[in-house]
Amino acid sequence: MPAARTTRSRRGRRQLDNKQDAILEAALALFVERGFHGTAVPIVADRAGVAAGTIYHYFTSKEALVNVLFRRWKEAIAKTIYTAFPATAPPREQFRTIWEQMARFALANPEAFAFLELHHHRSYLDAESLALDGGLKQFGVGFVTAAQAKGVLKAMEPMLLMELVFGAFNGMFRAHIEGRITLDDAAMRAAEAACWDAVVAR
Amino acid sequence: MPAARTTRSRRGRRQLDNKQDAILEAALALFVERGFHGTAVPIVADRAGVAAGTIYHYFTSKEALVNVLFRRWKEAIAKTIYTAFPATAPPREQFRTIWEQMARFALANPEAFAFLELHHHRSYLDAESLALDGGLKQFGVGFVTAAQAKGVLKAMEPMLLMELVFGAFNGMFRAHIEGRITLDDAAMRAAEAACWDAVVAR
Amino acid sequence: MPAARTTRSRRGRRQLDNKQDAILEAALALFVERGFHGTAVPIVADRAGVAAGTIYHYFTSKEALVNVLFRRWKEAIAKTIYTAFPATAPPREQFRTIWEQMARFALANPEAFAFLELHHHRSYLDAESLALDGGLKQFGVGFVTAAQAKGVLKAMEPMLLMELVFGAFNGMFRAHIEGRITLDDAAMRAAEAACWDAVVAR
Amino acid sequence: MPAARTTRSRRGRRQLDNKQDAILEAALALFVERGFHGTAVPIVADRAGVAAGTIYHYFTSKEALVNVLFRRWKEAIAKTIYTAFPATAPPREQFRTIWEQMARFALANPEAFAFLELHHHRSYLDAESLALDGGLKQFGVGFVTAAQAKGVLKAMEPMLLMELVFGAFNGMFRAHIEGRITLDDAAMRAAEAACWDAVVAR
DNA sequence: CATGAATGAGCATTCATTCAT
DNA sequence: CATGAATGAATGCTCATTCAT
Repeated sequence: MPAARTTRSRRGRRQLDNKQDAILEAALALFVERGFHGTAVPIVADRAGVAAGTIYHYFTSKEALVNVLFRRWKEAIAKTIYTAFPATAPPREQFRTIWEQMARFALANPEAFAFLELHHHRSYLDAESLALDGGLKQFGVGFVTAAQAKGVLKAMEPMLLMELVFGAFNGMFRAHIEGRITLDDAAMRAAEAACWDAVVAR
Repeated sequence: MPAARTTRSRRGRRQLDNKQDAILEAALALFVERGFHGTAVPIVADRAGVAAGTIYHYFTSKEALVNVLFRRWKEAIAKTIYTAFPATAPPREQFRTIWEQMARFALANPEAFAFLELHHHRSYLDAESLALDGGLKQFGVGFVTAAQAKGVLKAMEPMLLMELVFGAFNGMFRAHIEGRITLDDAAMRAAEAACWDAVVAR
Repeated sequence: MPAARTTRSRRGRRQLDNKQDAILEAALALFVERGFHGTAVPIVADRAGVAAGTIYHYFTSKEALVNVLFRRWKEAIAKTIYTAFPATAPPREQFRTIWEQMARFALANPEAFAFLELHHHRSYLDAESLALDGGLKQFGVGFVTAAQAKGVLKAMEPMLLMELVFGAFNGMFRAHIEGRITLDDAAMRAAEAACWDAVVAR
Repeated sequence: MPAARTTRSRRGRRQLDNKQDAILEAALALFVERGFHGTAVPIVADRAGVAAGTIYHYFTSKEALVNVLFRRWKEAIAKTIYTAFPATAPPREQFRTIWEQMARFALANPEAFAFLELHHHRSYLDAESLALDGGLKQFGVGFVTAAQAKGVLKAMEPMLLMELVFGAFNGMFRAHIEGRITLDDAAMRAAEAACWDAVVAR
């Protein structure tokens, strides 16, 4: 997870990184609340406790800022999932692991998850950022395809199967942060089981 | 579905309504593409083929416009589902009907569906609009609760179960409009069946 | 000379054109005083008696504004000279006519002349504007070349001869607007005679 | 000519002076290219190879910098002309000498000459700098007046005569640096002769 | 001396909204 | 009704200048 990347080479350096992180944190919260276009740069600066001009020391533009933000967190969630993935375990356990890692990440970084998955980024993300997104989906498709080959999952278009599960997770999480449901362990396990039922071959 | 609501009282009236509809159509397309805050009123006017000032004859503000838009379409999808709901049929058929109606609506009005379900509206929708949203969710929860009472659906928090299915549908539809999958009849039926598996008690 | 180009098709139109002209006039005065980069758009708006945003109804950018300004006046001075040029008269009279027309123009529109000739435009004029400049110089070179062919003018590089005279005129005019000399008729005639002596073959 | 004024008291000193000179050189080039207001201090620092803050060790402000620059070069050209002036020679030779010194200076330091003579400084030069300018003009007027007293030059307003010649020189030089003419020895001599013809009594 | 991160006022420009026509 | 010119506050961004290191 992208925590404050403090370089300790000098005392001055630490402050620099803290400022960059403060900007990223403020931007994340505001973009989730009001969207990219609805968030003015001076307000980000205010919330970050820096001057407006300072943002342009760290990011060449508002667009560059949102792209850095997106990449940092997309890489973080990807790393979380890739690292924990039990490559040799049976599909049932692999599925559960992916679900649990996503849940862990989303609960630990609700704003980041909401920003990454619940927003429409098309109008300001650059090609590199959008490519990152595709990489994670490919991983999901890869898992589905392998499990289908073993006859464990339903024989459907793998991308569709993956999107159904991912969509269900997003729906659940959105309901959670909007206060319509409470995501305790039991609920999370039940939701995971339901989603497994959706994809498993019967 | 909100087609051109032409009033025929006078010749002039008809044009007025057409203009209002042109504005709503243009706004819908642009809000989906670039978001509410990312869309300038004069650009909406341009796309609608009217003068910027004309928009303020029909809507008191940009916010009023987006709220009217939201309500029109939210009411339309609600009506579609309520009307077609087979109140006395078994849950399996009720579920399938809801799914099919949503699919029919989403495929017929992809921009409207994307606008309603795939965007973050919190920062500009008023209380009345947000309440409408809740109404539809209540309907879904009502269906789930009734089917659970018959022992047909899993005994989970009904709101959670509903959000999982609705999230899966959204994920599927988003993948469709973003070109990652093709939603033909077979795919749609398979997706519906998978989601039923997710919710049915075993 | 670019006076207020009022269109009289409707009463409203006239005001529109006056506003554009007010902006151009204000910009001219300020660009002469403080240069292009030293002049803020809101100050132009202030001096023109319009809102800052209004400038962008008439000009797509500050650069577009300065280019329109340059072209209008460059065309005006060119027209003044071309129109009055006595094509069949002897070189001596042609020379005097050009000089007098420039003097008349410069005294009638001192700010415009100062803007056109006494400023460094390279960093903000576009290709079309720069081309206009070249056209007028070509005319001067044409005159010199023809007069040289008759043996009336010194047999020097025509462009150089032209630039000497034009530079002398500029020096004289700059001294005038900076208050170092007084340009009455006698002074103007004496200066013209001196410049003729500079170019005439002896 | 203001070459690097290195003080050799200590090793450190020399670097300091080099830095000041580097800043002045960079500023000169940039002011000529884009004007004073069009040139940002950090860009001057960049081109000089120093940090932005360093400029403020040597100059109290951007305005101070441009005034130092102006004075250095104005003094340099004045010294060039004063020193070489043959006080007891006939006016014809004096005139040629002034012309040749200016040409030598302008060709050796084209950016400096362009900066001094081809720019509008009114909005940022202080009184002292502007006074320097007047001094050189006084020298020119003095030469003209003396030569007129001998009956060698035309009996015109001396300042006007001087401005014509100086303007012609500027026009020639500007055409040279803008690539419209080539200033070889022959051209320079021809231009000088033409200007003498302009001022000499006939 | 020298740095360059930081500042915040100021800049060019946009945009929701108004209103005379 | 409809227009679109006009507004001016607000936006994204720049830049002269300062100051802790």
